Amino acid sequence: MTESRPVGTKGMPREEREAQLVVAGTEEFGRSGYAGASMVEIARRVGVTKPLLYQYFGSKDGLYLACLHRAGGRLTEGVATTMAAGGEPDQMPLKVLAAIFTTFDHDRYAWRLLRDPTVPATGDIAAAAADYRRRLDAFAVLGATQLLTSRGLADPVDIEAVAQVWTGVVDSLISWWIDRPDEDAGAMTARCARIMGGLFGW
Amino acid sequence: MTESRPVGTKGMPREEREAQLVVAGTEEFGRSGYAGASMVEIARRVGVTKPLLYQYFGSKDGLYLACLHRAGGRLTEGVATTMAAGGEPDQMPLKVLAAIFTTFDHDRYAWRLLRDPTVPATGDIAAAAADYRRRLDAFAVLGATQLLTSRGLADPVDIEAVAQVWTGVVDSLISWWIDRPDEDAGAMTARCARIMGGLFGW
DNA sequence: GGACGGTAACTTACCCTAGGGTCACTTTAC
DNA sequence: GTAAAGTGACCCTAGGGTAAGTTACCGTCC
Repeated sequence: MTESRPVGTKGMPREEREAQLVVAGTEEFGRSGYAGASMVEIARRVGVTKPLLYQYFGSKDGLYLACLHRAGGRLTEGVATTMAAGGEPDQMPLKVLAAIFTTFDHDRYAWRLLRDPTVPATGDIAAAAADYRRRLDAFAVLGATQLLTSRGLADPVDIEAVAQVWTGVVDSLISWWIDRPDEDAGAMTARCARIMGGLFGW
Repeated sequence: MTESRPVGTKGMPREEREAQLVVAGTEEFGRSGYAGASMVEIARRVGVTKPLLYQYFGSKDGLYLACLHRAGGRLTEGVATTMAAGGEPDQMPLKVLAAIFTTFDHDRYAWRLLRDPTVPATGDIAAAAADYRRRLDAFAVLGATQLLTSRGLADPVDIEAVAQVWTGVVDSLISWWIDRPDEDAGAMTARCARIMGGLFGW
């Protein structure tokens, strides 16, 4: 570290502890949803108590937002980079999947935070999640447009539907992956390549 | 009715009220998840109060189970009928979709009850939902097996993955449909047929 | 080098509300 | 007048959130 140690006293520096809590929170929120997750359980996972969690993040919403921003930021960044590189329309899905699998190999629940149906319908969380979804959807719509127009389909409502189904496909692939911790990002990508090649000739 | 009117007094016969409550419960549970849904809100939707709901269903779990059994029963029955009819492997997905859209045109949230991540991980609900999922997965695996083997893919793990992705596709189609109440079952089926034809040549 | 503040890290013990669940009671159609 | 349909008012717990104090590491002053 180039920075002189900020200070520090007991236990572990705040920054490090916050990172642990965000990881634990992401897993709990991803597994049980915002409504189902318990703050004391998240603290317990890390080996601290609830008040520390509140001191650092202020509220359940604050913690969720921290988890959401980390997940959403990494996700949109990874997808943007991949999409910017360009390529054949029917190669993009696999490239995006590969990027997602690589980015989230050790953080598989993160994806779910953007699509958690149990967050309160109004408020900061819903707004932030909707914003990340909107950005991802824009990429999905772009990819779907390229793919469908290359096949002679131009109905914009069809395109929206395909874009949304695509995000659902990612969702279920990640759920499947969560249940198979031994499958790493490379194996997952290879599997998807094999299946898409066989099923669609892509 | 062949039965003489059971009796009946004030308001509405129990059977009818229960049906209303199951419909309202399905929508609330589907929208907010088990953890996020509120019993008083479900009662309010129907225009009665919470104690009546408890008198009829005993508990939140009891109501959820009633909703789940109705949804799961109709779903497995519809899919079983469609699958039993047989056909070309690459025609089955569309046939199954058509059956699901027709069955749940006026009950679009029902599907979500089988895959609600906020139900407690152990207990009657989780067991019942897992059982319905298992039955549906069996159909999905059957369809995926036929489809993949017809393409020269035989890896059983690939088949499982495809089967799970398929359920995810249904999930996201239904989510998309929920947001577009004006699209009826026929239009939805036609859209899926057009897209699958264009994208995959099916 | 050891006493001593100072401060961040952390905890115990508590409050408070939302919401699941219940009891005793009232209404109304037969 | 009986019994099902329905309600107002309540209890209780889980869990979000907080106040006040305690612990341990650091620098520093003699």
